[in-house]
Amino acid sequence: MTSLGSIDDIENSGVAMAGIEDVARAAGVSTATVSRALNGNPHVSEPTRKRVADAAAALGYVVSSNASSLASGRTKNIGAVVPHLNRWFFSSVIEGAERALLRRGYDLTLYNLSGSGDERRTVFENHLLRKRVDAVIAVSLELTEAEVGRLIALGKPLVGVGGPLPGVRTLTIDDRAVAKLATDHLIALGHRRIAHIGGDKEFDLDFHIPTNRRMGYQQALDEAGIPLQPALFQTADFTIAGGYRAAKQLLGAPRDRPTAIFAASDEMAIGSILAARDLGLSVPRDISIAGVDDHELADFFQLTTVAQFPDRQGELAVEVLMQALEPAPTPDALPEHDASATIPVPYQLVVRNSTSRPLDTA
Amino acid sequence: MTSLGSIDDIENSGVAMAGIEDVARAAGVSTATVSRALNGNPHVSEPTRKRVADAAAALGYVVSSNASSLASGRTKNIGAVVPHLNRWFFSSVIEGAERALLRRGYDLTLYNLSGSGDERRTVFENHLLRKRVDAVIAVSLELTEAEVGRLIALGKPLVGVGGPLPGVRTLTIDDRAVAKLATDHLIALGHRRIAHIGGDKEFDLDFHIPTNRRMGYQQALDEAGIPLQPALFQTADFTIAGGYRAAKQLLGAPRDRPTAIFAASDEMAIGSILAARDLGLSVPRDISIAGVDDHELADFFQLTTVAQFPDRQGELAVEVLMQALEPAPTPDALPEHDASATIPVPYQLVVRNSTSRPLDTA
DNA sequence: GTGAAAGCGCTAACAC
DNA sequence: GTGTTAGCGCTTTCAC
Repeated sequence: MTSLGSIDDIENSGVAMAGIEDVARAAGVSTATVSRALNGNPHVSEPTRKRVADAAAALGYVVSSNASSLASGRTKNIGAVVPHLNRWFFSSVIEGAERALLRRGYDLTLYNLSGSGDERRTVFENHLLRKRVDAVIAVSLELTEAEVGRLIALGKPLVGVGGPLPGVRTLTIDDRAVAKLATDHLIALGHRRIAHIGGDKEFDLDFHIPTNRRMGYQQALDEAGIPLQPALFQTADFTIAGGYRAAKQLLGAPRDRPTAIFAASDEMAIGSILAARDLGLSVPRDISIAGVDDHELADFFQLTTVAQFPDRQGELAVEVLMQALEPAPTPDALPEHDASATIPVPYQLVVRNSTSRPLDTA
Repeated sequence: MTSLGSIDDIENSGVAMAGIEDVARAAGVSTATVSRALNGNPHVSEPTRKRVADAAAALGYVVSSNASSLASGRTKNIGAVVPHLNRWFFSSVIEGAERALLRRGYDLTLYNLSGSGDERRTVFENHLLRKRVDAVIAVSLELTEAEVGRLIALGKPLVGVGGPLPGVRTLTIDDRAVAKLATDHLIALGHRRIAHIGGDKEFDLDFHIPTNRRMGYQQALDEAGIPLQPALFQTADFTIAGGYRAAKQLLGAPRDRPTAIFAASDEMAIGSILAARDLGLSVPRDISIAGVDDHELADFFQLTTVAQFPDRQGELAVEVLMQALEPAPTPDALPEHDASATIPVPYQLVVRNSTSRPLDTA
């Protein structure tokens, strides 16, 4: 089983793994020069660089990241903490971040910080805080001030995605503006009885996302001179099942049924579509429904939504970190932000077939 | 920003990070003993062990994983390669593996090997193959023989999840048995016209999953003496949208419509349910539908399915690796398997409301 | 049961 | 532009 006789063996001819000294010998230079050449240090002549690169390739040399990290203090590894993995938003952010990191030769190690007890502390102390990662990306995770402070004291750059962290740069959509946009879309279509399905207060993964989206919704109504009606507000847990239940409440009312629903997430919006169907209502003829996310199922359900781009957010988070980790030659690559600012990320209204003019407006 | 005045400061009183020497001094022992005590080496007296542990705790000492790895050759980090992250199966496996690893003090570094070109090679050569990971978990990913061979030659344990890898221990459900079970369930209910939605041949992430499930389906029909009808077979891409389209084909037929559908995944089964509804058919009255997975949406759609437990599969994969990485005191902790065997994992029929007796049988 | 000391394989001063 | 060399912070023989 040791040799499968593949073409790869050619590169792997030596019995033991080649070290930097083997490369140095083969290239006729010192180990210092090998290190410099391979790390893109500018003070190496082009011919030397090439000789080293060739020798390294011929020997199948790859640096030992441990030795390198130990000597340099950099691990080329970043930690990502998430509260869950199998939800669309989180896994998309991680996918985007991972892609961006790989491109730069970094690794991504994943920490699922769901348990908030001892386990969380262990991860924090033993993994994140120490020499395993150069920086951390916190996805929709509320870190305590103490946690943030220790990371910063250790000089580890930290960036948040999906919600503001105290004193930390965070990438997030403007939840309020997003909600207002969706609601405005409904208002512009002629709707006046617009319900809202927000997030449960106890939904602890987020920051003030439910509140902010509700405020955007209210603001849109305000500006249109539409009075707020408590009966048109429900909360759920951001899932399809939750949205389904909430929408049943909203749509089952015998009178003064809303003509439109703005759900704070696509999954809840999809639940609403299914609830409407089960009640014999046609979407969008009897009821218009809009969400937020552009979830992978949004297209299938022809859902009008405000898209956010979590994978792009993950990539952006990496760019922010790289700015701190590897000061660019041109320091104005990205516009500078406050160390503790919220960095807005793009969003976009995607109109599909779940919204239209209300019937009684015709 | 350096001090947030939290209680954590108590533990972190020193300005610089405590090293093993600080602990040694505080405990009045040598660094060698500190190392031994902290790593559970049996040749340390109980009092000494306690003094060291206390000193370490008081100083907030945590080993530098790089230094430790460099000296010991073990990284306490395992690599997980996946073709995608934001699909239920993959993210669940990773979540399970991550949980099991954390418990043992290991990290999980994630590699998205979707690009199959140069990027893939880079990941392989520069990350997986070298001193960054002690072992690797390959989730539903077809590694080439050369790739597998090199990993093994380097002594890195490798375990697959979700599909057989050449010469590698792999955890996977018995796809054929699972499909047969689902189909048998339908047959037992009295169905004879049972359609199957399988996976596209081009669906390259898998191994022979579509084929194996189809064979299980056929075998069940065979044994029941039900002739196979090509018209009752469709393929799709394992998604809701794909299942929807395939089911429309199956159910739109003006005559000889199937009374049941066995879809090779829950997502396709859910798509089928939605297609049936759109065609005015009632599930399960007019059409019974069964899937495979027990996807998070299965319960909401009241889908009868054969559950597999991907998070458990991830945990199991970790256990298999640990057996190789950290030979247990009692070597019979887990039943021994062939180094290259397929390890079957549990599955279970979950009957909900999407299946019932066919109408014309009553 | 414990200590002394030799590396692990690199990188980064510092020379030249 | 390149070489010499001193560590990085641990683990692990080898003594005792």
